[in-house]
Amino acid sequence: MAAKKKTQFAILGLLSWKPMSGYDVKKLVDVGLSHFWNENYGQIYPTLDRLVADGLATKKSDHASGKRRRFVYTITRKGKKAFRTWIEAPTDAPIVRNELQLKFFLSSGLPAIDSVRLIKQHQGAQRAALAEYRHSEAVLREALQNDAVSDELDELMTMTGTDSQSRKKQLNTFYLTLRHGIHIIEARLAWCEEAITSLGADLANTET
Amino acid sequence: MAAKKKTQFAILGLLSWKPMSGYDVKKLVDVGLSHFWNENYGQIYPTLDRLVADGLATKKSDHASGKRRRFVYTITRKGKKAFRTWIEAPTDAPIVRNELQLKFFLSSGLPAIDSVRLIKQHQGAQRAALAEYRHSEAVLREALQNDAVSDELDELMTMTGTDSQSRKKQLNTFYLTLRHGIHIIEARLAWCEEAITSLGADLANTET
DNA sequence: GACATATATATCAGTTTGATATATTATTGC
DNA sequence: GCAATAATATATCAAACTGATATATATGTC
Repeated sequence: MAAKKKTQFAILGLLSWKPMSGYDVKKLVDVGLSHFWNENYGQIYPTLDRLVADGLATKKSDHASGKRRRFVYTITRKGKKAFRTWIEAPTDAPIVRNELQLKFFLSSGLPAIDSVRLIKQHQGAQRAALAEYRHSEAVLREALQNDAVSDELDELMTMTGTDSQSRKKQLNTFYLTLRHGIHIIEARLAWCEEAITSLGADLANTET
Repeated sequence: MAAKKKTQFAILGLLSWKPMSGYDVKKLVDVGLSHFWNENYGQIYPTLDRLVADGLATKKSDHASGKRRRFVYTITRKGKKAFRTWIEAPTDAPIVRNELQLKFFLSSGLPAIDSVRLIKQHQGAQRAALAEYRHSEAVLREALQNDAVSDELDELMTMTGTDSQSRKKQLNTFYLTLRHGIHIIEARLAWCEEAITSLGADLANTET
């Protein structure tokens, strides 16, 4: 059998917030889900059309004056049901493809100094990512405390189509999702420190 | 362009330890790399043959008495060079597909109690995984301290074909790789606690 | 008015997935 | 001793997914 068709449910979940185009789907995934999920156009457009074929969504041409034509997809009752069924079904374990770990594991035959260089590059990238996440975290935390969203957040909330009633709840979901990303990046950084220390001891041993 | 052909390098890296069959590759990936990498036969066998076609490995039929025929692949000098080139090339950021996070993020419209159930299931699975990792960690730590490997570890070391000289180094690599897995699982569990607490407060609020 | 950027859809070769089919040897239970 | 089961081993495939590119319209800016 082939891969698991999760794209379908990711899109259905986004459509359950608000009718949107394939372009909107891509943008939302990129800004909100990127550290634990990703989708690409090659998958999004065919999947949207299949959703329509399966009666899980409807397609409507939207040609607002002065704007270019776009196709807006709306979730159907059947689509909402399919989405809920997926939510309640058993959840697959996270799937990871971590090239740094692969390289590290396979390069045990190379000098420790090479492994350290490898890890330090990764460490730099993860630190940069953490800085970005920390910024978003601060923005979200402020919004949650003051009950008022900044401009950059307002754009996101507009995209999700959340009404003011459930907005706080959604903000908290965003916040917790981000917290997950931060936990993971911190774990990677903690490992980098540990590995560098361990390999450093090796280095010192072989030098003496 | 298409996906990135990392399978090639994963296999090349394993062949750099020891000549082996496609079946051996699969087994090694499953036992040693499964928490940050995976490969499947549909990918392994065609890739092995392409490695041969590209001059990065050689194929040899091995038919030991009483055993069934197998094809053993040996890395060439060109293959080793290709492997090193990949090690030194920039490393892609980790790619993750975490269905639990996807569900959590998309289900902010559902009652908090549903989200909590979702997370608790995940928590159970992660706790079970952690227990296994802790066991392997103890085995490896003991081997590193006593400089003597247990039976279950000896089998793994035989598979990797490591000579006694570089064995300790390889053991330490295994250990550090496992530590990475532990850090990640602990991060996931820490997030579960945090999320459940946060949603629990929500629950208490809506109930009063 | 040229250039860059954002919006928006569409396509596709090549890679990856998850499973299944097939065959041989080893082990275990009865 | 023999039937069922597990382990070893290769091979195959439809369907899903990737990463990029092509195309076109609208907006901002220098």
